[in-house]
Amino acid sequence: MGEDVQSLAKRRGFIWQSAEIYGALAGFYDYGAMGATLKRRWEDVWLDFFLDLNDNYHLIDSTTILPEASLKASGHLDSFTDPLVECNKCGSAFRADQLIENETGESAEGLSLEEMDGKLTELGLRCLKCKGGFDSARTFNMMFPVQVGTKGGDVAYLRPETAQGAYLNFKRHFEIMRRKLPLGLAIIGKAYRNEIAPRQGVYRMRELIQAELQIFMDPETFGAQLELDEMKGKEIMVQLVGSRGRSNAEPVLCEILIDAHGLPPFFVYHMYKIQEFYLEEVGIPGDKFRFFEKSEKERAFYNLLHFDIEVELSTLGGFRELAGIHYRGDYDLSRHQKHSKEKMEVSVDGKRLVPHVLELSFGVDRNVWALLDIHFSDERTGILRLPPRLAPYTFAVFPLMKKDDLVSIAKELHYMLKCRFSTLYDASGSIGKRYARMDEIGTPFCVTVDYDGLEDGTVTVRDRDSTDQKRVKKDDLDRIAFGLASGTISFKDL
RNA sequence: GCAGAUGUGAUCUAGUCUGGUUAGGAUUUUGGCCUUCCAAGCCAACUGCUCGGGUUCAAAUCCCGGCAUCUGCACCA
Repeated sequence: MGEDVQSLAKRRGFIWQSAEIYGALAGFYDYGAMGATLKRRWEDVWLDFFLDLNDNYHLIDSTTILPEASLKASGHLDSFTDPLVECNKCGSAFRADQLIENETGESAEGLSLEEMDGKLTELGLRCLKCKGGFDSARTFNMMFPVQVGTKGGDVAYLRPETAQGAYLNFKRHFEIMRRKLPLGLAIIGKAYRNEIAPRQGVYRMRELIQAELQIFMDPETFGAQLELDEMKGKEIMVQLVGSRGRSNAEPVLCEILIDAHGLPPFFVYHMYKIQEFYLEEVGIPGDKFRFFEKSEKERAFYNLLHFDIEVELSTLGGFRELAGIHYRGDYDLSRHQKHSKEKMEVSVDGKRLVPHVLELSFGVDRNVWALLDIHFSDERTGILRLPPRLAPYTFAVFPLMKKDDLVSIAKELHYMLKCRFSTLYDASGSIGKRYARMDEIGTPFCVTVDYDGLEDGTVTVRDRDSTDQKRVKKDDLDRIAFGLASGTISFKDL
């Protein structure tokens, strides 16, 4: 058929540009019926998996609008802003501080806009493209400002990341959860970034959904609190900074990452868990998954360790970042302690410390897109080979033909399955067309009532991935459906 | 944001250069007929020239502008 993922995503109700009928705005997307459900299921799997890592990891929620002071403390007010200069001839935009740094070799951070203008003139810098002159520098902050109250006197911004919600709520939750470390606070929600040039579909959006788990812990004792034995002898796909260019990502034993590369055991343990999440829960093939280490230059200064989690996506032309694991030290809580004057230092087992943060950060929209990209195939019609737990519909029920006796049994089975699973009933078109429709939205199993079944009380169950069918007793369907949906029974063993 | 290319029913596209009947096709969707398991066939129906302005007797077609998409550059704490 040759249809691509994007048109399937639109045609079958997954995702497309927001406000299409008015010509749309770049960087904003809406989810349709299938997409919203798929996203919800991904989030459910994510929550189940990561909150299960520790009894003291919890889901919270926080506001999308934050007061300026909190973003001053987090560093976003100053660092999420770029000083831009534009060429007055060709209009090319450049980072003013980078132009100066490249010329002088000295940091231009902290210079005021006027000082930068002065420096640019002093150094005689011209447009890199056309040698034109520069307009005066102006700041471009990637945060969306929000006017709060009738007079707009309170300056606020849409949050650029969900993480701050966890940091701002740390102290109270530490009390609520009876002063224990580690404490994990997970947030799934919207974040906003005024990207200069959003591109590549949902990969860079101005309004995006993040799923983040902020783990507050004592780096000295955290490792001992984890089931580190689990990762013994296990390998992780990693691309280390040192081997870039020389080789591609390769499987490395967890022990080697710890002993030879000096990564903290708690960090490697969470890498191992993230890999398990992707390979086993979400169904990403092992050869399309890797951790990509960020060098000191590439990562933000407060990140002591930073690996991107990348998946190879054909729609985006290679390995792309879907998530990140960051060891942020005590940067976040220390900053909020300093700016808010609230004490973030805690006392656990007689030891006083400002907890460190291990951040697991996921871009939900990217991950949902990755599901479509990875699981899409056009070998017969379009097929989405989504794992049963993620598929918008788990089952579909069809009468082989639109005849009263078949229809009534099919409807009866549909109502039965619908009570426990997301199930679709369809009697329109040929049976092949109905199977094809289900392939396109990733429904893993179709139940068909036929004439043979009328006589001996059976129905057929059709497997999306193989198109094979098995005949089962109608009375067993409820039990079998549960097994198939939960993965405790495989289709082959029916 | 800059430069270039592109924008036709739900989806994919012909037509645009060289302005001129009811904008053509394929797929999808809906209804009907037929049909005992993988987008079968037949009949019927719905939906379209990205938006705004201009030129012209006449614009999907030419010109200007907006918006969006793609590619390159820049950007991506």
